[in-house]
Amino acid sequence: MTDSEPVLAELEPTTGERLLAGAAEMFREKGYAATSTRALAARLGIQNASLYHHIGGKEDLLYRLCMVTLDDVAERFAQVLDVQRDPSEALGLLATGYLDQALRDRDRHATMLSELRSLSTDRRAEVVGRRDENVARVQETVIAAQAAGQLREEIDPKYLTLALFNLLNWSIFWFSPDGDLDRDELGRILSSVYFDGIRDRAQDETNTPEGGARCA
Amino acid sequence: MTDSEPVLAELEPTTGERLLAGAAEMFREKGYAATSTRALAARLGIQNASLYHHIGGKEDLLYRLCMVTLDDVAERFAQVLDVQRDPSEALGLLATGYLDQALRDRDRHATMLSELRSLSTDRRAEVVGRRDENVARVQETVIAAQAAGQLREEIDPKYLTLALFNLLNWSIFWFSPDGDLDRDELGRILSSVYFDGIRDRAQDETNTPEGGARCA
DNA sequence: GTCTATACACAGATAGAC
DNA sequence: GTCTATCTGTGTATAGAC
Repeated sequence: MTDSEPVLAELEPTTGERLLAGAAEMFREKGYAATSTRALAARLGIQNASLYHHIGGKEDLLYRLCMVTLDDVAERFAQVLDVQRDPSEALGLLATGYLDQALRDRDRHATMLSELRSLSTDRRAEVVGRRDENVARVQETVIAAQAAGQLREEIDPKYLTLALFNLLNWSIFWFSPDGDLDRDELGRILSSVYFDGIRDRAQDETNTPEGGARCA
Repeated sequence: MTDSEPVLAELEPTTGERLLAGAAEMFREKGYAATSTRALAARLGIQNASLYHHIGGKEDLLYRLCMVTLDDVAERFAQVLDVQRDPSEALGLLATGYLDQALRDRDRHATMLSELRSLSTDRRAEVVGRRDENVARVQETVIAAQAAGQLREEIDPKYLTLALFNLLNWSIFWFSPDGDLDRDELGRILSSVYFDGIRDRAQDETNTPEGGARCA
């Protein structure tokens, strides 16, 4: 056993891991097609040819990136849904959990969302299938919350789900950790807009028996 | 005067116009970097070299595409804002107008939104500046609506505005005119979610004096 | 306004030494 | 696991005839 194979702790990322992280960063900045394998290799301090010891081809990087990213989301969703909860509470946790993870790993998530089209047909279908599984978990929760009388039923759950991903996904492209808003605050704002809308209902406070609690 | 220069009607698009439309379509499908000038020329039925009679370089296409798209939005916004209106009504019209236009011209809008990074620094700054002007029109309207007591004031207008563009922009990437939802229906759904949220408030109908009208 | 021919840079990928 | 050297295809763009 040598110290290049730590057993209990990964003290340093392997070249394979650094490669994937570097690819995510460059793919996000310049796009997949505009990122050359030479530039990617240079970023790791190795030669272009050395990359091919770790990957079969450039496309492998994009494919792996997409898959691990979607797996992470699936795992996060499972953690929320493994516990018996009120459906609308579960929906809120799915939303904030997804956003939290996506904003922590913006490079990978943005790449997954915008560079899918560069994958081969087969791999793209596989990735889209896995993404749709995650979306399905959310949609099932929306449906449960509608059945529980918690969400408006006159809108097709499919579109309530799409509206949520609209709200969350586009944030990944403009959010900056250096901005005046942190991940949690953005999650609270978007959840609040999603569930309650932006209309001011303050005037109802004086009219409803409970002091407007249901409308707030 | 020859019939190749119609005065009152453009019977056929010029090669320059076909070029811009073809570029938008291909940039959207494959991305700017992955679209070769040869493929673009082939799409118009001409040789690669012939393109350079119409443009100075490939990047010109992306730049022009972005600018005309943002100009169209600016014009649409101006039409809404030139009329004196209730601020929240104006906001609704800005939202549905923007979405309508973006979904009619998905190729150009999607390209503008996702391929900005491929522009040179100077041109990118110019495009971003023009985009920000459009966003500013919306944010001003949000602020006016807050001041009029129509929108929740505890959320920074900046984020109310971003939430709206989240909701609208991501739709451009998944909307299909062949789907079971048309542009207007999507506009109504997203506006409804944006203004009123997805929470069911039906139970208040039996409690509020006005029959729940304010909460519906 | 479109063509043929071509220049030249750079892409992804491989062979084989160390 | 990384290197040097290299193959081959394709990219954007230009020159100059028609």
